[in-house]
Amino acid sequence: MSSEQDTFQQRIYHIVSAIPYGHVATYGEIADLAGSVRAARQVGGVLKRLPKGSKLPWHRVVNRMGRISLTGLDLDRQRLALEAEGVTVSPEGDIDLQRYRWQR
DNA sequence: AAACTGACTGTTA
DNA sequence: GTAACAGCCAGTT
Repeated sequence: MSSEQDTFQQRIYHIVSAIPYGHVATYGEIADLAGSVRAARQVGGVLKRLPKGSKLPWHRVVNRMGRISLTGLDLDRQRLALEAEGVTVSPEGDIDLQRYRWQR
């Protein structure tokens, strides 16, 4: 039998890694898929503490308004990562959810 | 073990 | 459309 534990964090890793290239998902949506519809904040918490060098596409996660929740340099990094895969992002971090959202 | 934190969200004004 | 508030809950101290 498997030794893996079914932690919230691991489910988040799994779900975020499944967001397709060039698309985005919201914190709430990921929390929902992870089985905790009210834990959107925790999704951010998990992503914030990602191990250095993680390959997880954390930049594909935005808030429900279709806006990057990070600020300053972090916002710039996320915007650049998204634009690099073809997602248009305004200077303030706004993204067209209708167009790029995963799981419409 | 208890308190604190916050990459969120829905409601209300 | 924006702003303030409160509830939320896994992770960290």
